[in-house]
Amino acid sequence: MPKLQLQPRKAPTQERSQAMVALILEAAARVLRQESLAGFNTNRVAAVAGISVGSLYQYFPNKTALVVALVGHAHDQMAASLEGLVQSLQGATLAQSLRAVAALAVRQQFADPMLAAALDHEERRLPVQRGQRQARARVLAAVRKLIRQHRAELPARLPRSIAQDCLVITKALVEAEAESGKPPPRGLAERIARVLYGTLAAELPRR
Amino acid sequence: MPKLQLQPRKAPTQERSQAMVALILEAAARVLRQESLAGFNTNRVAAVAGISVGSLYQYFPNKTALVVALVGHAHDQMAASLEGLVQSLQGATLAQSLRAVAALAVRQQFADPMLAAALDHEERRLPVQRGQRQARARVLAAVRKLIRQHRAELPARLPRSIAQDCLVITKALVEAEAESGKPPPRGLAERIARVLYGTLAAELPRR
Amino acid sequence: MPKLQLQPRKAPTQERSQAMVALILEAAARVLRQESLAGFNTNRVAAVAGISVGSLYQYFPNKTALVVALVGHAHDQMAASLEGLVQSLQGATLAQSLRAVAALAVRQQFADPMLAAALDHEERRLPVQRGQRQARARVLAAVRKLIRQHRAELPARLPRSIAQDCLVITKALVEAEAESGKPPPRGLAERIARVLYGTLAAELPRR
Amino acid sequence: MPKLQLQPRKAPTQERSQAMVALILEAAARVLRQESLAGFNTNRVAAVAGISVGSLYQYFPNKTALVVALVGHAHDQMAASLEGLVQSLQGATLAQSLRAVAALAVRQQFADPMLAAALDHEERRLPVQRGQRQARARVLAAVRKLIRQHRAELPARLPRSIAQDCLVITKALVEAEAESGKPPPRGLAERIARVLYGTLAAELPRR
DNA sequence: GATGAATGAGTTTTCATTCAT
DNA sequence: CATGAATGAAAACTCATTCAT
Repeated sequence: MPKLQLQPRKAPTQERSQAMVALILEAAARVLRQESLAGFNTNRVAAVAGISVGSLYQYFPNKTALVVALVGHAHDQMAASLEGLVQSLQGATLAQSLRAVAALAVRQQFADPMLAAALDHEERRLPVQRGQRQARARVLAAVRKLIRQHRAELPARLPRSIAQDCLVITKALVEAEAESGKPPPRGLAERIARVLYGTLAAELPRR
Repeated sequence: MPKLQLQPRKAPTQERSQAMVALILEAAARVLRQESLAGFNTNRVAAVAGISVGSLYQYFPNKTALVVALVGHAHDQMAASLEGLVQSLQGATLAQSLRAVAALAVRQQFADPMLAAALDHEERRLPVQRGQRQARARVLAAVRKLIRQHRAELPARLPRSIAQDCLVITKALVEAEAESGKPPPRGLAERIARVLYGTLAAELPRR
Repeated sequence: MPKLQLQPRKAPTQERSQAMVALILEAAARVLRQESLAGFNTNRVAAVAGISVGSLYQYFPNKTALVVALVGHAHDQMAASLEGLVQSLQGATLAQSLRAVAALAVRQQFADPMLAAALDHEERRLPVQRGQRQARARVLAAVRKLIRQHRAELPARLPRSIAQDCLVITKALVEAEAESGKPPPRGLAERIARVLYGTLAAELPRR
Repeated sequence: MPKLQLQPRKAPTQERSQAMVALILEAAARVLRQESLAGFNTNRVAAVAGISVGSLYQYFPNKTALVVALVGHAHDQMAASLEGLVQSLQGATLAQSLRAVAALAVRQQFADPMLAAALDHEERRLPVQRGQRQARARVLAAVRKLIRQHRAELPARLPRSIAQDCLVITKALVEAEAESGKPPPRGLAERIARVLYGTLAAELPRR
């Protein structure tokens, strides 16, 4: 029983549509942020957006599609930020780069902790979408680029999954801290950078 | 309107009660394992347990309490396994110990991927419970013990949160792999051990 | 996308259940009778039955199942009446028998025209159910029995579908008249009996 | 709250209007034919017609009016075909005529079974419309004409409703067969002709 | 204590109809 | 006149929780 249609119903080519989609996503984010997943239902989102449910369904064929769009949006943003950052880190040392990346991750998550957590949560239950995969690929590529820039200092043989692992680790550490609801502790980015450095540079003894 | 009451309604002092609670938790686990979160509702759990919903509510004041207990149970088990393992790793090298711990984590999660994923999912939404905290503390203590056993080979100054971070990282890496639904890839435990080693041993350069 | 479950959820073995099922069917019939198909929705039926929707769904897994039960009920009644009638027509002439059968059909339909029409209407859209088929078979058998009792007066070769056709014709003629909303015109049964007689006895010339 | 307005909003006097109405009816028929009653909604019809819903409502005040027009159209066609046929059957025998009429009915219904079934379905729910009555009258007149042409071979006293009954019977027999979804069985028209002959020629014994 | 029938608010989704552009 | 975005009432169905027996 697959929910086939997960793409937004109307390609937001026209101005109106774009604005509407943005409005709905904004409202959805607000609901997720303020009321957490419990109160996240299409009627509520529509109400918060100040439109009717019917209108929401004009743009998203079902609830899942809305969540997919929301997650996709977050991914896109993350990809863009990271690509920009890696670009600007051309001459930097590995340690500096990792600090910068960790700081970015912390900043993103803590900018809107509830929303980030909720999205992260939803992400799991979702069938992986094409758009999502694309954003994910961009993020991975950026990380790989960063690693390549410093391969001289790193072990010759790294696991294939190293970029992926770095992402997973970063996300997990940030989220673990964000869950508490408190602002990020001083030194969090540094701590993460340290782990990433270890993850990249370490050589596990045979015995 | 907060859900105050999350503890089991009756301290399972009497035999009957204990058996009943165990029965229900077992059924809940089975439902989560076989039918995923979608079909996880109190009526279903009661049916699978072969008791009436009313009885279920005799032992758990609400659905959340049931989930809390379930998660607590899983944590307890994890704590017990880990404590046993660390105990048995007295003379081992750090690398060997980390490999063993990583292997344990992989084993646990992949032994029952659906259940583990579902529990992990639920865990986030939960207000941290006293019972949980206790199991968590035991796990943390075990990790700290392990670290202490090898402090000679490790940097003098480790972050306060190092044990916690190790746990978070291990969990995240295992889960990321478990999500795919496929059996654990060869070398997963080794990969995790490597990251843990790096996390413990690395020294991030100032610049 | 089939609606698999069309049987009542609980076999009405227990008293309570039986009473409840009867109550719901009664209410459904009343709604169909008084408000026609337009207002026939599960909430309304439940309200008319004086129970909650939830209870309705405890006994019928979905709306279609309810309709199926309703139709089945009507069929069963028809089958029973017809069997009784045919039994009692052992010594009668063919003409008398046809008059009696036609009168029965008229009586049944006009006893509750709205309901009968609504049911008939619904019947078409339904996947043929086992129970239904059984009732239908009983009705057909009764008609065949009647025909057999008079085969001496009838053409040697009748179409295979003759019993079926007689039913279809009778139903159509009664319904056409019932649609008007007026009481059955004098002579309706006689008219139908005449058609049935023709249908059975006629021999269409080659040219 | 009765739906008073069922006539098309604009008498299709102007060319444009006529074309538009035709276009919409065509689209409605296509939807009914290809997607069955489930997908038959005004938005869909408008889309298939390549116009906007608003325009549809310019020509039909509500959905029911559209259906009425559709049914009327089908009736008109039937009336025309039948009139033509009866005209061409001037010298034929009664048996031949009935065979021809039955064959026409079978052909019409099976030419487009989905559409015919859907229309028939809708027809019942409709308050009888003036336009409809007119087409119906034409059909009845044609049948009466046919009967009159052969009154010599028929009983002197036929029921007033004989023409009407013939129509009802024919329709019912064809539909019963069409419901199965299979192509018309060999001999269906012959079977129907036989029934019609019986209906016309039979004399039901007093006793 | 156990039972499980009953409850009903809440959720997703559709679609006839309107009306500003 | 045409457009089609917007509306929102309504309908099917679920499930946590209660309470009479």
